[in-house]
Amino acid sequence: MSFEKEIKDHYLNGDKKFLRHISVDCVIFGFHIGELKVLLVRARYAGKWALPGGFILKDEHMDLAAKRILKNRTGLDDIYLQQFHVFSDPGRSTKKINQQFLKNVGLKNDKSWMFERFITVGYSALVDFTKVTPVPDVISDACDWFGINDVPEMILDHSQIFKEALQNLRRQLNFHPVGFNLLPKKFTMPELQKLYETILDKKLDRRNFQRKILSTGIVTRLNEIRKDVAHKAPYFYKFDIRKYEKALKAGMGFEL
Amino acid sequence: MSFEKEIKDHYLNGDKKFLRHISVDCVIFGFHIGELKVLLVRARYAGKWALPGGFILKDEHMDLAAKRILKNRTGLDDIYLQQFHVFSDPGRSTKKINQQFLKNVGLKNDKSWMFERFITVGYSALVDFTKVTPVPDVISDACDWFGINDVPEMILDHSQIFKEALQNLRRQLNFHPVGFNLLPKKFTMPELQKLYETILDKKLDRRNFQRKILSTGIVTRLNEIRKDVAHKAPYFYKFDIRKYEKALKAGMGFEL
DNA sequence: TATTCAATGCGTTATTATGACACAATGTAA
DNA sequence: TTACATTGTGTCATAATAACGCATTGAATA
Repeated sequence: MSFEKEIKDHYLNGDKKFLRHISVDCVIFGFHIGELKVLLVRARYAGKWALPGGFILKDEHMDLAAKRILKNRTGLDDIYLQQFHVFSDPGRSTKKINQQFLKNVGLKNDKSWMFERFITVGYSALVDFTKVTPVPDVISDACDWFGINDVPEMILDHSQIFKEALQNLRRQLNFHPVGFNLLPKKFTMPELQKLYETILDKKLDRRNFQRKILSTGIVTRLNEIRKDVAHKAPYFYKFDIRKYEKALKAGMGFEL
Repeated sequence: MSFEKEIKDHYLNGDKKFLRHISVDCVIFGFHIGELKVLLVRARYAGKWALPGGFILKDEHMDLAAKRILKNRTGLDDIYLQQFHVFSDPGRSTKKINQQFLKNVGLKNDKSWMFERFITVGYSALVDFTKVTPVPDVISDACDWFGINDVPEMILDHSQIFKEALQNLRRQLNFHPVGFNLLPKKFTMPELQKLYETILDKKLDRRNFQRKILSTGIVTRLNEIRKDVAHKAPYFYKFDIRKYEKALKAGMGFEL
């Protein structure tokens, strides 16, 4: 099917495949060279950037829909992914944004299911930046990373969704070691610290940080040091998922 | 409109008023005589208990829908209310459960929007038990409190929704003083402790508890003691919402 | 080749938070 | 009057945290 046909079909008949009124939007975080980034797509119809999103198949679990979208954008399969908030402002509709675009594609009908109000579920994903190959979706002409302090204007309420995802990530970091999902399998202590500092947006004491992380027991030091670095070479560590799960059960965070 | 007509109309034409495929279910917590309780309704069509729920008007914010449902069930207006999770199992449908009921009401059409798959957003509410007058909704013949260790069998996945709400409440209790929403304006320290013990399901040390609560500064002692009690009379306290919000901003819970 | 220097590994100390427990005060009931 | 359950207040040992020192490493520089 040609691009135009595909689009047209989506607008006219998409509601036979997908649930109406409900969408999923993903805030995909990555970490690269000391910077926290988010993956965005540029929506053709708006010429603006947006969170990668999609719809839920009529017989599909929402979590799977999110997973599918992520797989398509990043190529990654086994991803840390969770819903964090539902956005349901009655004004959520791309009708106005869409119309010029549809004319361009040769579609005049403005009674598409796509123009109706949408409630969207925000999903937050943490991925290993180095393993991602950004791929735009059908209605986008670009897919790229942006530093979290450098996100462009976005369609609809996507800026707010992103903001909430970031807040959510910060909250979680204190109690769940979610940060590890953002790093490669092997990482150094300074890298891990930089990640924490970036997410929390504050400086941490190097020595206290190391002590705290090690005391949780969720990282194991490898008999290997980073070679290609100037100055003293740091050790590699790996995330010990079994100890992590044990710690989770015992209840990380403090108890009254 | 008669009851039968009202029901029939809801099944046949409800989708003109409400969004399809999306519902809201509320887990309403109350606290009474040292016991944590949840408010349930008994669905006529199933003869089983269920969480109070409802649908979202075509032009209504989801939070308002939840608020509306709560107002209708409890009579309360200003309520601590928040979404906690979306449940989207593709099998979520009351079709089978509904059918006998509809025959009874004289409705044969089984192509109702009500039979389609529903994604539901779970809302958690904390209310002052003493101020609630439970009111059943149209399709329910009862509305009552149940101890959280004593909930009956429920329709669909409502047991799971309830379970997640309880877990969520426990998690939150450590970092946000949500518990205060479950108590009357004036309360004693032993009452507050009992509430915490009930929610967390464990004993706490009386003296350490008091110290910790007071150290947060979110409660103020009143110059008043409980009179109608045997043995030593405890002081009354009140929740200081301004100090609470200040504490929240400063970030309750621990920082890395 | 020796020196500099940024970054890392490892450690110390003061302060604060927490958990476990003691004892006096209150007011009803025996 | 006494016993008793319950509350208010305090102490102490221990653990967790924050702040900081110093030696080590190894490429870059003199």
